[in-house]
Amino acid sequence: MSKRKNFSTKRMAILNTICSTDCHPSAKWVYNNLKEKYPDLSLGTVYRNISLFKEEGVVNAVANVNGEERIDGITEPHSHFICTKCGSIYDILNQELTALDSVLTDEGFHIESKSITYYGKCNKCS
Amino acid sequence: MSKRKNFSTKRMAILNTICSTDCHPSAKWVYNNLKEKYPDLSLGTVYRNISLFKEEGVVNAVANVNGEERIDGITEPHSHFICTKCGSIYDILNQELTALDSVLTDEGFHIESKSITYYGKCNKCS
DNA sequence: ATTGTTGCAAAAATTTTGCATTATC
DNA sequence: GATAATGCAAAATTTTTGCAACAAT
Repeated sequence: MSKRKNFSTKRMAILNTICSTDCHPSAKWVYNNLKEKYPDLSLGTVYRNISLFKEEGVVNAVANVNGEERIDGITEPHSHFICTKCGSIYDILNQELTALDSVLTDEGFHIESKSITYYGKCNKCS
Repeated sequence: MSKRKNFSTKRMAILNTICSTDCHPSAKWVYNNLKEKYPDLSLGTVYRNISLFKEEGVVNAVANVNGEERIDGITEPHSHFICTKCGSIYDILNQELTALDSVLTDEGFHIESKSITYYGKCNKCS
């Protein structure tokens, strides 16, 4: 426990912001969201910390929507629905297991994660 | 038939390059690949045409790997395996139908496409 | 002191765009 | 000649990085 890692105020605030929203934010969204509370926050710091979180596996990239990478603070396996009109990303919590998973493993692919993403129009947009 | 669309030499060459490789290329890859044959080809033209192909639905974006969007000339539904080490994208042709699809439809999501992507290490990298 | 973290600005890198030119019908 | 497509370079974006300053033990 001698390592003092991941406990800077801003780092915690960034992680907390990501984990307490279900909007699957971009780096810029996190930055804008925290800018009021931390006026001297820099976008570079947000990017640096998101990179770190991804390495640690506490957040995951969901998809690139309109040129921006969107991230998810939920690490349990689940699926997503991305609206092609408004860009909203919805969590689909029923992740199904399929026979394909074991077929791939048998063929020598070493699966680290599986992502099921639906694209279409959400309730509000269709 | 009075419309003369999609029949410029370079446009055809770009589409042909995308459709005749299974590497799921980036725009830059397509550009580099055609540069020998068309020394005056410009990267902007490749981007412009890929945008067009995506709108027309003749190619699809697969994923953003290391900052580059990778595209697929196969439009039939299928899945992908992306190697987190070498960045190779493999086609997984066994697309399974699941109960989740109809559940989402019932809930008011209008599904346009479904993408199953596995991430992990491929045979060569593990 | 030493190591981690940040702000700031510059740099990289990808993608888009404006406009004059070229190609195609 | 009219419209479509392109080359080129500039611009717009997103993301990364170098470095000096600051924070925490």
